[in-house]
Amino acid sequence: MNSVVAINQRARSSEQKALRRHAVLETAEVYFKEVGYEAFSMAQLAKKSGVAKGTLYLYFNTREELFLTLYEQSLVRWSQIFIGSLSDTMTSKTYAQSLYKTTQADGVFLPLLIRLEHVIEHNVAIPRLIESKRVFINQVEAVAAGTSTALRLSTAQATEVVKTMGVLLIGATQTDQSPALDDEDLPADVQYLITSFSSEPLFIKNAARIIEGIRAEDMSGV
Amino acid sequence: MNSVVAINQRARSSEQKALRRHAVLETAEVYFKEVGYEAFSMAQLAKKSGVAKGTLYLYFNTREELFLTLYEQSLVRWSQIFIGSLSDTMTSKTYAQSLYKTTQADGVFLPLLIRLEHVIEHNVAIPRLIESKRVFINQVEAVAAGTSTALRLSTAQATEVVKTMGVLLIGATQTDQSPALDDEDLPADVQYLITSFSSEPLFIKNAARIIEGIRAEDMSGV
DNA sequence: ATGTTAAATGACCGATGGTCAACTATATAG
DNA sequence: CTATATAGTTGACCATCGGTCATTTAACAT
Repeated sequence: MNSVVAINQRARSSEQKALRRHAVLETAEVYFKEVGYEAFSMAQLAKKSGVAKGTLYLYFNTREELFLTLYEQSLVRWSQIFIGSLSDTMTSKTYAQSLYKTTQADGVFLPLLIRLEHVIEHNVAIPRLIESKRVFINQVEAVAAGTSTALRLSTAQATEVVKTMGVLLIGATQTDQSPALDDEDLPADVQYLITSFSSEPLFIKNAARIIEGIRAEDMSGV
Repeated sequence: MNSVVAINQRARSSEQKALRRHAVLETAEVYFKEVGYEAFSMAQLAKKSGVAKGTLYLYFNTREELFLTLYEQSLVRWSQIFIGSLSDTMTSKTYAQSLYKTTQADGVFLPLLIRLEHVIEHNVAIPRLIESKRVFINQVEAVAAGTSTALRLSTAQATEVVKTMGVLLIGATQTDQSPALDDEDLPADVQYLITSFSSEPLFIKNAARIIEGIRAEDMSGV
């Protein structure tokens, strides 16, 4: 009788099942970091997890629900780190820099975020989707609260900042082409194009513009 | 001897081949509008085009190269329409509205744009990719020229506006969840979340903020 | 020991993008 | 007009994918 819940060959108690589910998710996260979204196969994950493919589907209804779960975890993880990074004497720029840096630091958050709509759209049960949206709402509220303090904005303004930062981050990340083309020798004009779409300056400059825009706006007019 | 190039059972001349390629692309575009990206299958396209699947691969190396070609076409088509819609007395807001409306009007441009990096990343030959980037550069320049006149900005400023609009458009489109969830009855909180991420106001408000930010910036500092 | 329950399995399914030896429509040569 | 050469076209075929489900069997209760 261990007080620690051990994982038997068969997980019977809900504790053991949660443990096994968690183990699969950990394996999946490592595997995802290795190969990315497109090359991620359920058969391979099963092999790496030491279970049969069918077993994966006892714990996740579809491949997409598994990704959605990974995304949720990374969202919560990130928002805690980001909120922790905020101080009450930040400029738009330092705020944007911290936001950018913390999202980049997580190996799965951004790749899943930019694929989120495609992932969810086609293969997640509605109740699971609703649950996920609620997690999202909570995280947005938490981040908005921190933002309100850090940037000295009203709650409504801070909420708008957070949502808009999300949109901008997705756009900037999506457009950033550097990782895909790595060390290929490209002609100078194309190389310049890619550089000019580098996500870091793109995000930070425009984040600052938007935050200043929101700050300057007369709140009575919105 | 027709002066018009007819399509035989076999396309021998390069003219005939171009014609057949074009016919396949037209079919593909209609088909894409019907079923979207994920459900688009090469076997179905072959059937609808009246050729064998293998024939498709004589004209396009991969599914992704076909999509890339469709994207290029839609980009050129859109930029012409958008430039035509510009006048020399526009505000940031009317500019953003026209940009939004013209991109939405095209049935394939945005869906392909937001998937572009994923599409290109994994399955397009490098030379084809370079070619595509050059088309992109040209279109950006053309739109920037029109933007410079319409918004009375320097060329550098106009170019920055255009690139940034692209990023914002991708982010806003990606985040817009209304099409996916249609008429499902969702709880009020989730429904509100989705509404608050509606791409049209999100894009237009932030586009204006960014344009005004760029306009206000001291150009010597950049 | 025995019976009961349900977790785990992996052969199997339909569908996908992509390939290629075989076929044959077409242009050219004799 | 026929024979030959060329090359565009074909569809059976392949590996792999996400997902299913009848069967097996580990783990518990009695």
